[in-house]
Amino acid sequence: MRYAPSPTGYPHVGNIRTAMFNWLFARHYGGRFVLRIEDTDVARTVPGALEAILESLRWLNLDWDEGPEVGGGYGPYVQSQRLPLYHEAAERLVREGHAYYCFCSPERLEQMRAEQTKRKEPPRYDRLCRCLTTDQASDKATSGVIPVVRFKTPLEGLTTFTDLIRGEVTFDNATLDDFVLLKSDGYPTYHMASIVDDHSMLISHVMRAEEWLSSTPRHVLLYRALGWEPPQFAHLPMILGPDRSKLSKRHGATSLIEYREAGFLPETMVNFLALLGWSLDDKTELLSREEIVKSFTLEHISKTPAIFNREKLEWMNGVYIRSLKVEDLTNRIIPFLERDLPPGVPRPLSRDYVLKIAPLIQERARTLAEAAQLSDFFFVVEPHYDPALLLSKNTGPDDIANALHITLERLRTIESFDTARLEPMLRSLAAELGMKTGVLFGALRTATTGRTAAPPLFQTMEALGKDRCLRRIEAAIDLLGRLERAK
RNA sequence: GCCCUCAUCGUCUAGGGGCCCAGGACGCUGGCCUUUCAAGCCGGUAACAGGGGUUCGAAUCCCCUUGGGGGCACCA
Repeated sequence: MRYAPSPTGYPHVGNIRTAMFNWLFARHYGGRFVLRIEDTDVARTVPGALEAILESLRWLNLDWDEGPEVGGGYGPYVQSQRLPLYHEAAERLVREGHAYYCFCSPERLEQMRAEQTKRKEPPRYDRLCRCLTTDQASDKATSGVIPVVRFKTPLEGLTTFTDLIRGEVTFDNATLDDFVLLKSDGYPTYHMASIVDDHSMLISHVMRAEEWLSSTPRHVLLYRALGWEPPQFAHLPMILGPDRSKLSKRHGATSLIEYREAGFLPETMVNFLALLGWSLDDKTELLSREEIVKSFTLEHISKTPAIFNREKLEWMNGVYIRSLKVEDLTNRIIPFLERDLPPGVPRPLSRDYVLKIAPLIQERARTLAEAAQLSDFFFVVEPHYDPALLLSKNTGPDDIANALHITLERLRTIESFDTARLEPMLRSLAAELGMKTGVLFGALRTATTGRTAAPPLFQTMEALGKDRCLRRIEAAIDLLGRLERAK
């Protein structure tokens, strides 16, 4: 198996899903997973893209047996370092009558296509140079035009191959044109390079996205012309954006690394991506990487394109976050908190403190990136909030202030400031004051956290600690007083 | 325009002739639990694109239509 990305951009979830399916297939059957870099488009190569590819694979722990950084017996694994191989194959094809030099200028080709389109004909090369004699060709060559090498596609006949997912697929050769093998800059096209490399790297199965299905007959023809046995092909359904079109930047977060930044766990991504185009049975949603490897086969791959469903991804990530050990969650959350908490919060954060807070947000966070927003009141000196939030229906500021005052005094006397002590104490206090627990607890929640929706009150207070709580309650009473005077 | 391909709830999917007046999950939604928010539990909503065949019997097989997707570069 191989994953053969081109460093022309950051790999998106579809690219990585393809990589992962190849990896899964290799691991399931005990095969080898090869990583090959297809950098034959010099103009479109993006700096940093290669690193992003490796980083994406590493993040999901998709290790490659051969390829950049690890080597292997069939390298080099970067196409720009294999140019002689492609030239050799191309020259052989020309020599044996399967390919020819084409001297047509890009301008001519463009004009030709424009006219074809205007006549509602399929745009394709008109084969002008196909019939050039050797003499004519060398004449042109000496005149300084650098030719490309084109494949001499059979004019008639059918090309049939078996796709492991779709079954037999047939193309009429008459609908294919004479595609370019070698570009004038000396680099091969994808068609040429991938065939030469897949053959020489002993690739047995080519699993790639469906967008390649229509160029597969060209590949089959090329294999035949070179006298090589083609690999097995399997074309994966595409992953589409919410508008049902090919995934692109327009669809928001698409590059895999963006999901890491957004606080998704790698185990979530592996599980979720596996389910995009593959399924185990009629009910299993949550699978570990080991379980996926164990049961991954082609039979369960679907043929229909899938739309990336972010809501379900978030749900799944929440499930994985909740399954984490507190220590693990703490370690994973700290970088996000340090990134996202207000600038005023001193770094580095205390790991012990985060350790106390982590369990309180574990049930509530769907992504690690939500951690800061769910817990910022634990870190800021004083939370700022609308004093009206301290109030409840049918209870005036005076009553709340009074209740908070009494609470404050009781809390001062408490020796161990923990949930076990706080809960019974505050419950009986509410009864004593003749207040509904919801009213008292609500006011205390707002006072201590600055918000109406927060983790369970007593645990929150325990984590905050006595000093912080007392100070915040005092501030709340103060706020209520000012609210009264403003009236 | 031409070629290829696909077609089950809004989305991801199970289903490969009777087990399906179609199952699971996300979402949405009703209830329970509850100091808020979550989480959890119980329930509900919602689909076989349409039309012809084949068959005792079709979501499942065949054909057509429609619709979606992809391709048609000196990009991969």
